[in-house]
Amino acid sequence: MWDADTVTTPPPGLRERKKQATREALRRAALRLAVERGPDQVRVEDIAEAAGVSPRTYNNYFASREQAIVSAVTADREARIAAAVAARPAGVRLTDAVTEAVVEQYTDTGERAHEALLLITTRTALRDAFLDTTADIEPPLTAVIAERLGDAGAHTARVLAASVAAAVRIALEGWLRPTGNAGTAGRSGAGELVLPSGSLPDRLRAALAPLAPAFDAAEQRTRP
Amino acid sequence: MWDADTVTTPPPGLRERKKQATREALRRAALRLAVERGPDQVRVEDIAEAAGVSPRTYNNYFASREQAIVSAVTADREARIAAAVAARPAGVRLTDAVTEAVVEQYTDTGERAHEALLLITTRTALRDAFLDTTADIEPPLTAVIAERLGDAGAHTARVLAASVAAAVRIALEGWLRPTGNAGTAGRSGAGELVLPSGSLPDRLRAALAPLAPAFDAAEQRTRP
DNA sequence: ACGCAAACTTGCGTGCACGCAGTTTCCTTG
DNA sequence: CAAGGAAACTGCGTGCACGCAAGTTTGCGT
Repeated sequence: MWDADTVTTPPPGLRERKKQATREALRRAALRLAVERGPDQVRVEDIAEAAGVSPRTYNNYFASREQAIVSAVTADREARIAAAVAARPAGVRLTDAVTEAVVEQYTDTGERAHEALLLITTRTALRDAFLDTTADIEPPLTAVIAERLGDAGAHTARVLAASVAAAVRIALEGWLRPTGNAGTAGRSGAGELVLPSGSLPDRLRAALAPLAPAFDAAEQRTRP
Repeated sequence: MWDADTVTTPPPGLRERKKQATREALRRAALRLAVERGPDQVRVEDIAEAAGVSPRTYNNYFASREQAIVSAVTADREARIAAAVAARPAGVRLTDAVTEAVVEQYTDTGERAHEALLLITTRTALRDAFLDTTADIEPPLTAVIAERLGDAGAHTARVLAASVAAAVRIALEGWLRPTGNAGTAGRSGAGELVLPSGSLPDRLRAALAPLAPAFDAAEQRTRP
């Protein structure tokens, strides 16, 4: 039996590789077509054809048309965030490890991805699909946080990971929406311009900051 | 001008009342038909017909077939939770106010609703729709929390509310899934039986507990 | 009291998600 | 190495979400 050191390294297997190749082909086809013709002029049938599979197969891989386009940008961000957290030395505060890992993985999105982001912002359906990908970081984050907290804090880890995902989503929402803040606060009355239009890293840090006390408390409970 | 005491009391307006009546009719029709024939034997067309509107109108009110059925159970839970929080005296810890309000509103679901919950648990599509309703509590919660924290903690309130929603969702997920815990922890190794099968209130409190330090810190920052 | 503008409803058409069953491809066990 | 079995791809059919462009109702201003 192979070494079970890392989580995601079973024997590659020819079958699985073809599967990932197909997935990647769909990603690329979806993004390329969306850029070429505009997002609304791309049907699932077109993407499938460009990737060389049947339309039916397409949504064995993606649940919606938008997911394929967006996944070309998000790729395997979840795994990278989890790895980035695990890579931090065990001495640093868990809060800082998570925050820095998130900021790091959301800012270096690459030059090409930034081009695609402009495309995404133009269509609300794509924006929503993009925002939904923040939920994907939850399981890997749960795993690495649980590792630091020990088995006693298993479901604490789950809650913290979900909270991080929620905070990231909020940061992204605000970032993607320079104008038009609809129905958020109840009756805050006067000022609504809490953050004029900060950069993405700033927004991420600001959104994660309120969770720091919860992380600290959870972390200290494991080392009295 | 009318009294602007509570958040949701603009002038009723005859137009709005008919709208709510239609919504309620759809809710009831959806639930009744789902109970009578089983959830899978109910088409949108049937619900619309039973409520006396066209199928097209149906999804001006509900985005999916499942939402109509589920909303008969969830009703206006969001508003009730927010009201329950606001009703607590200003002296108690914000954490406790929120936790108790959530527990209160999720446990007294009523006798009839419990019958419907059994129906919901039988179909994963309905379960998912039910879990998605937890996101609805986020905006009202943001409002009441922001009210306590003052305008300085506006986006802190947003993050906390989202975290609460996430925690509630986790609690409900675990509660609705007595068996079969799929792909949550990374490699926690031995014990996975963190909570054998606690009651819903217990699960809610357990899920919200890790957030308490964050609430306390935010609250204290407003009163030095 | 009357008409106007906005909002709600409706029919129609298109594209899509997904279950089902048959076929092909790959991995594993004897 | 061969056969069994599982997983993935595919065609087909059904129901649904949603944009668009009328038609209809409600409520308000003059």
